[in-house]
Amino acid sequence: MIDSKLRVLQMVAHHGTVTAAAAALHYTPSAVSHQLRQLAAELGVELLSQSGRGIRLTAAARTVLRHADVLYEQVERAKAELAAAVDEPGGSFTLCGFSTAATHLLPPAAAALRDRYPQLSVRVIEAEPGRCFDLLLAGDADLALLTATAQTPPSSDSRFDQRPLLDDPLDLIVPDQHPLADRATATLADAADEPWIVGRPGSAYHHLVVTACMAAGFTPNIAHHADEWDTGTALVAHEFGVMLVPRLARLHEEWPVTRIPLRGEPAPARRILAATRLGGREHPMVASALGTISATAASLLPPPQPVGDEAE
Amino acid sequence: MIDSKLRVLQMVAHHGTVTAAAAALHYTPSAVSHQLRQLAAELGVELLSQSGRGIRLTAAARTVLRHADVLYEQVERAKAELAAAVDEPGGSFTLCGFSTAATHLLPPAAAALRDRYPQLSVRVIEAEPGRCFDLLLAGDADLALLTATAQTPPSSDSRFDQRPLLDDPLDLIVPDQHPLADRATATLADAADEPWIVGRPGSAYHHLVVTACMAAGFTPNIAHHADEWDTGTALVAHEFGVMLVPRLARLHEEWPVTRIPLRGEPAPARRILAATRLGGREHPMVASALGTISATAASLLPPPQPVGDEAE
DNA sequence: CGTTATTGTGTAATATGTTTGCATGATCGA
DNA sequence: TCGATCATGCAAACATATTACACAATAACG
Repeated sequence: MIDSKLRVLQMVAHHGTVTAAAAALHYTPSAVSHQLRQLAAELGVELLSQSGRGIRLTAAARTVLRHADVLYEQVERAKAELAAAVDEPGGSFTLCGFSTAATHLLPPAAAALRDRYPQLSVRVIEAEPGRCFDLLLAGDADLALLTATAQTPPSSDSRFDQRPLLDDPLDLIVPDQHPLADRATATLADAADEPWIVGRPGSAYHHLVVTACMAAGFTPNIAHHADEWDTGTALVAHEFGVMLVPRLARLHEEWPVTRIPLRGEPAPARRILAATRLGGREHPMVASALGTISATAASLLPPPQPVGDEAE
Repeated sequence: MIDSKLRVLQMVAHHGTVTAAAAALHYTPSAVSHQLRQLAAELGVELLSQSGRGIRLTAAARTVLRHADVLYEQVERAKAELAAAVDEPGGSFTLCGFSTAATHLLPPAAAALRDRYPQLSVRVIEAEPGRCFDLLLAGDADLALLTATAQTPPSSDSRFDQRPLLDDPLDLIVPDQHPLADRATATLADAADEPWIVGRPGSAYHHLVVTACMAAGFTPNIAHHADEWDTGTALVAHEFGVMLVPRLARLHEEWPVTRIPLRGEPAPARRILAATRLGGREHPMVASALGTISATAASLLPPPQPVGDEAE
C-alpha cells in the first residue's frame, strides 16, 4: 500500500545502520542502500550522509519519517476499517510477546481468534520486547505484549500504540526453610540483604528485578543469573538466594520453595503493555485478542490470594 | 510513494469505467483490471462488482478511497515540506489551465518559476477544466486554473484543494454600429433579445454564458457557436449577434466591435479557481506561481475601466 | 431481432524494476 | 598494521508489472 522504500528508511532510522536494517527486513545491505538512494532521487533530497563508517540521517530524512509515521497510521486505520467490514477475514494475524506472555496469555488469544475467524491463519512468536517492535514495524506481527525496558520506545513514539494492559504482581520466591517462608506477605526491603538471582544482563527480566529493587530503596546483591524460571527456582531451592517471579509465571510444584506475595505502595509489579502499530488498535482482531488476553489474565491472577504458596 | 494501485482505483471511481481510467493513466484496460484484482486480493475485500457491461464500486472500495484521499493529502504535505527545505529544487513542475488562463496567466507564472528555480523544468498545459482534474490526479500537473462548470467536483471533494483566485468581469461585445455601442456600461438584460454567440455545447465557455444569462433572468437565444474569441468576434463584427468575453481575454483591435463593461449586482463575472491536489497548496512552487498569477491578473484587469473599448 | 460498438477479463510474451552476490573503499578498534 | 565492520557499486538473477491480443458479455442501433 505504501512504498516499501519508506519502510526501509524507517528501519534504517530505527537501527542506525544499513546492515542492521537489512537484517530486520530480511534484505541484503545492498538492497537497502540502493532503495535509499532511489528514494532520495525520487524525493529530490539527500537522505543520509556518511558519518565515519556508518551513516547519519539528514534533516530531510527526519521530515520524511515524520510524515511516514502519519501515513502508516492512516493505512492501519484503513486496514482496520476494512477488516471490520468483511464477514470472513482471511490472511494471517500474528501475535508476539515475551516468554511468560507467550506461554500463558497468547495461546488462548490465538485459539479464540482461530475459532472466530476460521479462514484466518494465526501465528504466535515468542520474542523479547526489543524484537517485538521490529516485528511490528516489519509487519511480521500485528500485536505485541511486552514489558517496559530501558530500550522501549517512548509511549509518544508516533509509530506505535502502546497501552498498559495489566499489572502483573511480583512474588518473592524463597526456600521453604527460609525465615520469611511462613510470612503471608513481605516487602522487597525484607529481602534486601539476600543474594539475588536475576536474568542475564540486558534481558527484560534482569531490568525488571533491578528497577524494582531500586524503587524499594536498595541495590540487589546479584549472585546468580538465570533466564528461565525453573533454573532460578532450582537455585532458590538449593538456597543460593531469592528471586522475583511475576504472578503470571507458574512454577512446578516439586520445588521446595515458597511464593510470597509482595506488598508495598504501589505493590511491586511489572507493567505489561499491549503494543500495535499506530492506528492498528481499532482492528477487530486486535480488539478480539486484547479481550481474550484480559480475560485470561483476570482468571490467572485474579482474587488477591491471601496466601502466596499457590505455586502451580 | 504510495501504491499505484490506489491511484488506479481512484481513477476508476472518478471515470466510472475501467477503460476511461486506463486512458487517463496512459495504461491499457488490461493493466487497470489486473491491478484492481490484485489490490482486492491484497486487501482481502471485493472492490468492484459487474453491473451490466460496466462495473460498480463496492462499499469496501468507497472505504478504501476515503482513506486513500487522506493518504494522498499527507503525501502532498510531505512533498511540500521537503521542497521548501531544499535550496535548488529540481524535477519538474506543471501548470495547467483553460485557454485564456493558459494564454495570459500561466506563461508569466511559469517564467517566474523558471527564473527562481533554475534547476526546475517548468511545463504548461492548456486544458479544459474537466481535464485539469485528470491531470492533477494523475500527477501530470501540479497547479490548475479553471472556471467552475457543472462537472467541477464540489469544493469539499477530499482529493482537491480548490480556492477562488479572482473574478474575471464579463464584457459585452457588440458591433460598433449597435445601439448599445455608445453606452459606457450595460446590463445583461439589455441584450436579452439579441441573438447570442456562445461556445460549443459542453465547453466551459458555453456553460459560462448560459448561466450568466439565466442569472440575469433570461434564456439566451443561441444563434451561433464559436469556441475561439476571434471567431466569435468576427461573427459579431458581421452583425450576427452579440457575445460575452471575459476581461482577461484580449481581442484584436482590427474588428469593428465595441466592448461594454457589464454592471449588475453582482457584476457578471466568471470565477477563476486555483486547484491543487489536497495538501499541495503549501508547496513553495505553488505558492510562488499563485503569487505571480495574482500579480499578473491585477495588472491585466485592474483599474475598473470606465470605458469598455480598450480591446487588444 | 440481428448487428455493431463498448466494456471488462483472461493469458502469454514482453518490458521494467528489484534483489542478490560479490568486489571495493573507507573507518574504527586493537 | 591488521582484522572487523560498514556502506556502496555493478552485473546477473529474479520477480513484478505491463502490454497485445483474444474472448465473453452487454447495451445501443437500425
